[in-house]
Amino acid sequence: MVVGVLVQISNKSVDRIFDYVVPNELLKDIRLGIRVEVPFGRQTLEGFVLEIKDSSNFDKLKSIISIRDLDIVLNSELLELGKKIQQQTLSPLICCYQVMLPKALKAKRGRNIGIKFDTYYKLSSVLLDDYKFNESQKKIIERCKSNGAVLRKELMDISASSLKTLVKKNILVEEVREHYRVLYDYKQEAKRELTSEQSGVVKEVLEGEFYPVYLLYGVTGSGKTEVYMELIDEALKKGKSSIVLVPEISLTPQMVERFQKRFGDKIAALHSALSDGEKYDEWRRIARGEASIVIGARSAIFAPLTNIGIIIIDEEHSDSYKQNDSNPRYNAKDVAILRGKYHNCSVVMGSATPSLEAMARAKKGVYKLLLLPHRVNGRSLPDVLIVDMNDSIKTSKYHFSDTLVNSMREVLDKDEQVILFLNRRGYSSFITCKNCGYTFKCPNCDISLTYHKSSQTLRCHYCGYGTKVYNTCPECKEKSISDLGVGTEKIEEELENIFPDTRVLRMDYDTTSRKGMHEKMITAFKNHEYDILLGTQIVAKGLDFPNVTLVGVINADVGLNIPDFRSSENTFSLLSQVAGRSGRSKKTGRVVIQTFNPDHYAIEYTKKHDYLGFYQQEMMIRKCLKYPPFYYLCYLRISGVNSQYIEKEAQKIKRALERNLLSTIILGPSPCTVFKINKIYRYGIILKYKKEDQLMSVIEKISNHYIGNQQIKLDIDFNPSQIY
DNA sequence: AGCACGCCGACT
DNA sequence: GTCGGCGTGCTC
Repeated sequence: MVVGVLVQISNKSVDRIFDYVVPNELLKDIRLGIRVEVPFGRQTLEGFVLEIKDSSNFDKLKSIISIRDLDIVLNSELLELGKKIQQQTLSPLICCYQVMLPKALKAKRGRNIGIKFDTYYKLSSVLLDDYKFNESQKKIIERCKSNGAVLRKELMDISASSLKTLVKKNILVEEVREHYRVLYDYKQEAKRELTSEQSGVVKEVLEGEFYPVYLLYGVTGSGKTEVYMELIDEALKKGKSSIVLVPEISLTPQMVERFQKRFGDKIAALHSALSDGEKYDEWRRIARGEASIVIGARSAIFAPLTNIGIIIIDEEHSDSYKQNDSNPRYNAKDVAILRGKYHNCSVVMGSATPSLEAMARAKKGVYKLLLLPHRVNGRSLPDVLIVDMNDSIKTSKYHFSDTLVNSMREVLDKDEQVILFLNRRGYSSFITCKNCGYTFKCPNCDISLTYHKSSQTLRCHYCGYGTKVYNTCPECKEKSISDLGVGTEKIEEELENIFPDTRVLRMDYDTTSRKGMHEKMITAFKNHEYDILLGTQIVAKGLDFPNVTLVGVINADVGLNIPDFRSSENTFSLLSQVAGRSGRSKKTGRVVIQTFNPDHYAIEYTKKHDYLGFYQQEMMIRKCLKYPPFYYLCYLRISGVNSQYIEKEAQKIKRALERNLLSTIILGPSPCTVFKINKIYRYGIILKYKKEDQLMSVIEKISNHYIGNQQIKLDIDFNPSQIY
């Protein structure tokens, strides 16, 4: 027998199948989709078995060394899915498989993560009447009788020799089981009654004409999650499984808890907060069919479920569903549609501010549009007040306008709570010389260094380069270095001055990165141990605090200023999300947005809660500028150490594209936003196209041309979520 | 990705 | 004459 193996090296030059002989003693355990250990040149590697056949065209075959898995890790659906993702992304095939698996199961060099085992004891079928037992032996037997199987740890209080004797006499049998690190403790909760709007939507999906994709457009607080749960419940009743994707940032313990309360231990959660071992445990529960509802971020779309009945994608507009930093540069929404097709089930994507792409498809009838236009509590959306900061900046020494301060005072006096949102998207606090404008930049990466007040250092967000803060400007030698950027620390300081007796909770990456902190903080704020919650993106999503009646946005513009064609869309959607945090219970809410661009349409439509108005205006702009959803984009990034060589090759690539792609608009090559990262120079080429049959094959040809070339790296990103 | 093979500069 | 630079090519 011969097997075709794909080895774990993620390099195009070896990204193909290598054949190996299977020694007789391993024959019985060979399956498609398991990992095997193989000799490869002078090294030993792990790889996936992708083919099983009788013979090979290659005549100097080596043998497989060992088999790593007794159970299949990549089932036939996932094996096929990987090939499709390879075709769609032009990523190495091995990357497409590695991304599907928890770290513990990725093919790798070196040792595997040790799988933990637990020893259990249970009674054998030997008749007990024939024996006389001492006290501790009786205790052991009693416990085994009542529990079926007992963990060795739970018998620690009883003498070990009694245990041994019982095993020796064959009264107890030892059983070794794989250890599950994740233990759930939850209270089951009855489902909430659906509103007529919600049940209408559920009915449409279940009983209406079948659509592969539904777009659920529901305002903030309209109860989309209840709809999801109802659909999952229906799938469950039919004996089918479900996947729920949420953006990483909203995959909080509360979120998971909400599903656990409804569905108990049928839930498997794939947090980033889990350890590798815990993730592996969850994955195993799914693979064994012990958990049939998977909730997780992007990569949870690859959960090894069989018989999927529904796939939910919450916050559909979120760019976190696109992997853009490494291969495969896939979008979980596309993968969801592929899996939906395989399982013959629907994908339901929900959002309060759907992406333009999704809404455009819904309007064309490609997706079925579902609406939840009202909040569950019957309240209208909060009043939004726009404050022009152009006036305030001259008079106030703080980042707070009088309007915001007064609104806060009003709310705090009533003993209600405030959320303050600081936009930091594509932005960091940096240090500048007031005299000459000098900014500290990273010597490797060409971007401004970020100021970390607590450690008095400047750090590069890309490569981690760090340096101490100087008071003297290296350029003009004046002692006029100061921080101009606004960070949460700075705002917190100002709050202490403006509201001295108010309890402020700061939530950002620094304060929540420790495990469990995020949850603790949210509980503390909910319990009103604090009056003001100050934070970044983290406070924008999904949180539900009944006592919050004011949301303040300190700097709405930051997102507008970044050079990205989606900056308006992202700003509108973010501000709408933030605004939705206010007035979620009986009390009416209010939102104050501070901005230097009060007339910008993204801000104006946020004020009016007018998604469709924004959609129409933004669509017009996209059409004029030939951007998605009117055109598809593909971004090619050419990088290397030698900037002249890279630029020359980038020009060559452009010319090759121009020769072969006649209906594609080709922009560039131009230096990337961050031209230099870690001493590597980067150029980008942007392709805009509607229909271009040769696109894939032409790009693939160009990419193959550079295989083995150490001087140059070519990254390909279809439908990029950001261009940088 | 590794690792070997191979062909040109400054050293015992 | 040789040690070693890293360009090129191969791995079932």
